[in-house]
Amino acid sequence: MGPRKANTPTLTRGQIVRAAMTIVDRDGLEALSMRKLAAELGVGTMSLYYHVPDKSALYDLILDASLREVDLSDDDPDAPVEARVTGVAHAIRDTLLNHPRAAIIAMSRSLRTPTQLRPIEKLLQVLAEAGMSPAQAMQTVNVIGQYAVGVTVMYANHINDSEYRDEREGDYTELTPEEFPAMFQTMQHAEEFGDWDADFEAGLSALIKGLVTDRI
Amino acid sequence: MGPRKANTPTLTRGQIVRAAMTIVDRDGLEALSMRKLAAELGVGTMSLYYHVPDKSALYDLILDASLREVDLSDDDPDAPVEARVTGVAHAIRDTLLNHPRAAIIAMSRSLRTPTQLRPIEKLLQVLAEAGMSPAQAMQTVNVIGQYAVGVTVMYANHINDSEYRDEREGDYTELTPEEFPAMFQTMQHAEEFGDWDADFEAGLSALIKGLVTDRI
DNA sequence: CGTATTTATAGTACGGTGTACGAGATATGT
DNA sequence: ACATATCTCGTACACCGTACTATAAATACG
Repeated sequence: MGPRKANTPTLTRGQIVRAAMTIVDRDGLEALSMRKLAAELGVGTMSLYYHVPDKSALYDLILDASLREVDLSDDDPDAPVEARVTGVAHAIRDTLLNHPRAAIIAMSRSLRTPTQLRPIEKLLQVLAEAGMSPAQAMQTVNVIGQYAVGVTVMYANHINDSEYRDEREGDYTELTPEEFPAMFQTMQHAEEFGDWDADFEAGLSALIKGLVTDRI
Repeated sequence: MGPRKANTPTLTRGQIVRAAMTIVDRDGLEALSMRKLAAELGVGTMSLYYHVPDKSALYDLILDASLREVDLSDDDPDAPVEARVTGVAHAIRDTLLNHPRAAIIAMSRSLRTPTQLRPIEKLLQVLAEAGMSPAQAMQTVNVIGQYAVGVTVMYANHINDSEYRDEREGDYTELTPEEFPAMFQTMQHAEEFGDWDADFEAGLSALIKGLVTDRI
């Protein structure tokens, strides 16, 4: 095919990003290529480059689209600080887990766009309203934000990794009880844990207690 | 060139991994290719495949080599639990920051090899000696381990990202004070924070307080 | 000693990647 | 009408991981 139409953009940035997320959700992040993306849209590969400068920018757009889904609407300004902070942290986690294969993008680039920074702004507002000093508020937001993103991304990758590794061999352990006594001892209670959500919750409330409640 | 020698391995797994880490530390993880790695060693590309099954395995080996540097030696069995846990967490962080460009590997694959699991075993031992139940110990280890790795990797990537983005344009902010009042308010105290080490410390002690001290 | 086997290195080739460049077509402005 | 801006896309290049195969040197064995 040659040139087709012009000036009536049949192809938009939004469509490109949406198709990209479809591919990432379906086949994984490493399966996303400009060629496959163009094919998914029924369009020439190089047409994408009119709307997106390069693949790195595409990653940013995917992250942006993910974080745009963060739902901060059910925040109650009259609720206690702890509950409000918990709500934002959960919103971040839920959103990232909505697109687990894309979550890793949040780790490899620093947050820049308004959409990406909105949850942070929200946290700062909540802490400011609770009377926390700017320096302490910033530290609290950094720690809790990084905790929420970091731990959730590790969980998302754990899910992906498990799926992938289940269809391979399961020979991954050559651990000896002599070298790893505590692990073997602990593994006998394996039914009692492995709940990542509960673990996240436990860490989150410890952080909020130490960084928010104990600092007024 | 064709085949040269045999049975006197001039090329070893260790040399390959060492050269790979040299490249990663110098040029970044994305600059690591089998071809460049072979060139760095003055060797044919396909020779690498006799010692390493594929590139994914190479990543695992790099992670392994990184984590092998974790120094658990100055752990004092008579120190209070909190100090011992803090020590392990810091050892993990220091090691990851020793090879910041490689740190992201720790996020994308789950820990499997003995070397990778040794810090975890150490934490389990410390908590067991402190009388914590297996289920609670496992949760504590998960949370603190994921916190240490996740937050540190985000820091490492922030460093990389900053260096890279400084030589580009700095136009990255189009934030309006109307939309982001708390951020603008907070930014006026920018000198008082930005200390990632202090932030890490604050979060870590909050976690230890809530997950260890408060649970005996 | 001769010969078979194992160990190790490496060249070639295939199918994939991101994207620079430029050619072409359509719609819009004058 | 024509010039210009907008938009699409084919070709080509350099690079990637690695399957397959050929080759040589060291070793094992008769």
